[in-house]
Amino acid sequence: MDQTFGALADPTRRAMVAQLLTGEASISDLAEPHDMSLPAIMKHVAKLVDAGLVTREKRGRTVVCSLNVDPLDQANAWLQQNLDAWNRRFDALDAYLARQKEEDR
Amino acid sequence: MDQTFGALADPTRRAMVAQLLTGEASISDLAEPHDMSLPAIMKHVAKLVDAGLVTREKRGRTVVCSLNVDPLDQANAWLQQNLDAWNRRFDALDAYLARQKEEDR
DNA sequence: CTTATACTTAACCACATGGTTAAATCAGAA
DNA sequence: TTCTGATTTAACCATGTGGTTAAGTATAAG
Repeated sequence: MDQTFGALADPTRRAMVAQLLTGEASISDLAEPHDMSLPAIMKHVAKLVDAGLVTREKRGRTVVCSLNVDPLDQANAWLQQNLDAWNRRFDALDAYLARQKEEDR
Repeated sequence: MDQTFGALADPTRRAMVAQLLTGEASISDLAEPHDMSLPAIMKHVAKLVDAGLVTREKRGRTVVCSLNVDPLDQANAWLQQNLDAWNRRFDALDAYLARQKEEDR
């Protein structure tokens, strides 16, 4: 979870995730949209790999990267769970206020 | 977005968010579950504040912190959007494979 | 007025992050 | 084999992160 959220905390890496959403990409494909040196790109990719979001496969002299959405799913689940709890809290508050209003009559 | 995901990339801070989900809490309330010095706690809270996830209000000599879920909502939206795109991609692939199978007859 | 409580600030530390340039490897093409 | 393109490694740099201890400030309570 730490690594997943950490990986998503950078715009370059979020862009890479979005790019990989449309299909596989080589390292240089991933580098192309970003005005940045190759080594810098490599480090970003490495973080995505460490977070389990990306898998690398060496094909000839190029490396093909593809997305694994499982960590995204988990992160999403955490957020959803918390937002749900938040909403339940306010639903309970609303119910309480409605009951109070009823008693005022 | 960077700051939101960055804030969530630490277990201590995620625990704080979860705690604040149940209602307001003072700095020492937030510190209590964690075996950590007050200054360390302060830094975590500061990050949550910077990310817009938490608001602080000084009440007497204590500071009351409360949660703001808007950034969580945005983060959730980003993830959901990406997961949706991913699923559409596979739906399209499934449809294609079904069509192929049809043509094989 | 003094003291205890709640928080803050300052100063420091080791290590991580996000970037660079320059040089090295590795595999396909000529 | 030699050239070329794709990636990698090494070394370096500035800044950020996550923690510490020690000392400071501010406010409620005695």
